[in-house]
Amino acid sequence: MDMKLKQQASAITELTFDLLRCCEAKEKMFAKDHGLKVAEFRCLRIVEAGKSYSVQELATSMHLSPSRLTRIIDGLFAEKLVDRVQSIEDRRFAKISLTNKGQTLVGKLKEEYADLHGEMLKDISVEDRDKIFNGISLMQGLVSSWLVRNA
Amino acid sequence: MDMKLKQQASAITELTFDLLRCCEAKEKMFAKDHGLKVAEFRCLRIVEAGKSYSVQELATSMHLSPSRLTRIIDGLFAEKLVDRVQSIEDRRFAKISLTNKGQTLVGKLKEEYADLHGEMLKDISVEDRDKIFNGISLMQGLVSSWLVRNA
DNA sequence: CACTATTTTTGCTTTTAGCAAAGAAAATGT
DNA sequence: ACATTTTCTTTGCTAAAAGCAAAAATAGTG
Repeated sequence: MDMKLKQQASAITELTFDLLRCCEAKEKMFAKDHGLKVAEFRCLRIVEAGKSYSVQELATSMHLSPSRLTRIIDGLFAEKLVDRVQSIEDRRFAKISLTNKGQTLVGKLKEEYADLHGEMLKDISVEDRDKIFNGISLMQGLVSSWLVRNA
Repeated sequence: MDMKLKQQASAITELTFDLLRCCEAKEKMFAKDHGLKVAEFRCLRIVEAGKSYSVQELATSMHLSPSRLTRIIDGLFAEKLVDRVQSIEDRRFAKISLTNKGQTLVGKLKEEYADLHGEMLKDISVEDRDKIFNGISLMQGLVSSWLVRNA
């Protein structure tokens, strides 16, 4: 009866793998179309307007090393999309936040990236969209907590 | 009424994005644990024992450039995991196939990668696993055909 | 047989990423 | 109070991932 699990796991492994490749291609296209490096797009996508973040926070949520983040931020800073100031409470910390220019861009980016997905989703039923949401949501939770346990 | 689509698209965009980051981390860990580069693992994962592939076929299904594939295959060839012979019918084509060593490794790889997912999935219900399968399957189809249209 | 098209490879460059050490600041122990 | 340790970020270096443009090799065509 454990057979069922094995079967389902195989099928999900395969599908997730394919989805991953497609989504990476999709991200790459989108970033390029907006004159951004993929890493920059990924980073911008997670910073919210008004909030500020430490390098570590960003590194953790992007699953990258702090040193990698320093470089990504260097790039965004050079394009005046983010500000980088030393925290006054604890001067070891950097406080990364969006500039006005950054906020405008991120707003547009999020909007258009959601539109792109809207385009993909527009021809299927509301129920199917919910199925996608539920399925991916479940999977995301599982992978995420698996990572926490095995890191 | 289009509001609903926009909302769902946003949610799915967000989730897919997070899932992607997690799955990339997962792949990286798995490849490293098996002494492979991520690109090598990804490539091995799609070649089936007994079949042979052109460079282009592999490049297309991995969403990479042919030149990139040449390099990945170089690596696998150096480790004697794949054979590379000129096609006799059309000598421009390469025929890439798994060696015995390659077949053994790929068998183990697929087994263990599915086990890893089995581990993640083992504590949820059969129904939830089906929800994951269905959701990801739908999404994969959408992204995949979107890519075909927009490339 | 010259020209064109296709498939793969090579050389070069860019992007992505991490590690280890250094630098800077805070916390802690004596 | 100050030496030691810890924490956060950056820097220097290296490796891996990936593409582009040109070359090489072969096939197809007028």
